[in-house]
Amino acid sequence: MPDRKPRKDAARNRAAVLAAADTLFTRCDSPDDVTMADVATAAGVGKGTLFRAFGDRTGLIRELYAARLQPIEEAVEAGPPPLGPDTPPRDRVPALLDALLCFKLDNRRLALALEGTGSASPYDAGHYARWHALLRDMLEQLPGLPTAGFTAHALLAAVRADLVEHLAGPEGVPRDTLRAQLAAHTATVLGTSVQGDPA
Amino acid sequence: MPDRKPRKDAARNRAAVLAAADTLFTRCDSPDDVTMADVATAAGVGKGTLFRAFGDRTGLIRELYAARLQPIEEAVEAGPPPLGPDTPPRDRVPALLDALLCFKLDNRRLALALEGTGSASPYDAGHYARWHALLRDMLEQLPGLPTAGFTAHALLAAVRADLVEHLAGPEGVPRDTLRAQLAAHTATVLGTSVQGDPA
DNA sequence: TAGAATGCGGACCCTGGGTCCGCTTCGAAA
DNA sequence: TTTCGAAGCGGACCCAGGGTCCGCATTCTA
Repeated sequence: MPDRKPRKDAARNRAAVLAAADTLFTRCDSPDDVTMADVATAAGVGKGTLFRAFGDRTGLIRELYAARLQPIEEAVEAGPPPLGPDTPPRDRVPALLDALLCFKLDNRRLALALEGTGSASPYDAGHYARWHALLRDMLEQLPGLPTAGFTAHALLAAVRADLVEHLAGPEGVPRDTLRAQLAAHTATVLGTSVQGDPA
Repeated sequence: MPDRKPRKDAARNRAAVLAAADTLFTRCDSPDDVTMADVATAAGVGKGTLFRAFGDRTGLIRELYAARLQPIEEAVEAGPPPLGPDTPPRDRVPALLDALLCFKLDNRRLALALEGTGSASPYDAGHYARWHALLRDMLEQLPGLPTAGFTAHALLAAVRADLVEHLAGPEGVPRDTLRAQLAAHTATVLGTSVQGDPA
């Protein structure tokens, strides 16, 4: 067991930084006008502390993102239908995508910060691999879907933060419209669509 | 007619910069280890010249991208089938997506540079709007596809530069496999798929 | 309560995009 | 061909922001 328990002040500072950063990212217009110095100041902490705790900017953002994502991950892992594991893929796939869409809508700036953070591609983040694997496995259980792996990527691409931002922001598409459109698209891909219904 | 013809040296320098930048972006590992200073040096030109000619980094990249994209745009606008306008949507949609995929494969670094360039979202670039409008119009002519606008976004998202990079690079998916998978996915979305065929 | 280990913080460094301005080059008119 | 204003040049310079460093403070352990 390598790492020992952290000092009390370290834990407190870590929490303070997380809280401050969360607020700043929520309130800002664009994720990159919240600087590391801003976060440090808002948390009442020095830059050194901040970097010691999170390594670099990406590390901080990942941590925030992971914290926000946790409820969904739990719901998927062990929650009730339609997200939980006891759901047939035909229902669970759309539920998962809808959940991800809502997540991006509720955490626009943060998701944008993570996915657009300079050079680090969103595909390197651990959670992407997890969502993709889960989705692929579900798709494989569905009949008539070749290339489940690619399809999973394609579906996830449809809920990427900057696309969502583009639609929900400038284009002004309302939340429920967007959800309906995604649902329709998902249904089309899964072959479960009925006929022209959503907005 | 506002702008007059540029001076000869200006034109020459502009071309030199374009050429140098093109080479650098092609040769580099990651688009953001080619700096503006690098480009200037490689072109045998001062930074001032470079910024005068292109405004900023994004401007330069856009220009490069546009130049590379031109053949495809022409082929789509007035070329022979299956890309040209005299093609039924059922065939033209897959052709367009395939062309875009190949383009990203052939211009990985450049596309990456454009789509991931700091804060500017790829959805603000003019060509995105054009592709989207074209694709939407074609999809609308197809039966049984509600929400053509969203579907168009989703299909374009499936050929985004960083996804393509992720698949073609680290994952090592070969070019033709990727094309086949995209074709299969497109067919699924269009409702023209036959049954499990590609790799 | 002493000592060591851990953590703190903000001055500092460095990279890279973007600006500025005195000098050069161009090209149109004389 | 000479001339002269304008257009363009280039690299020194500026600045923001991410990341580091190290002397000092705090916390844990014996």
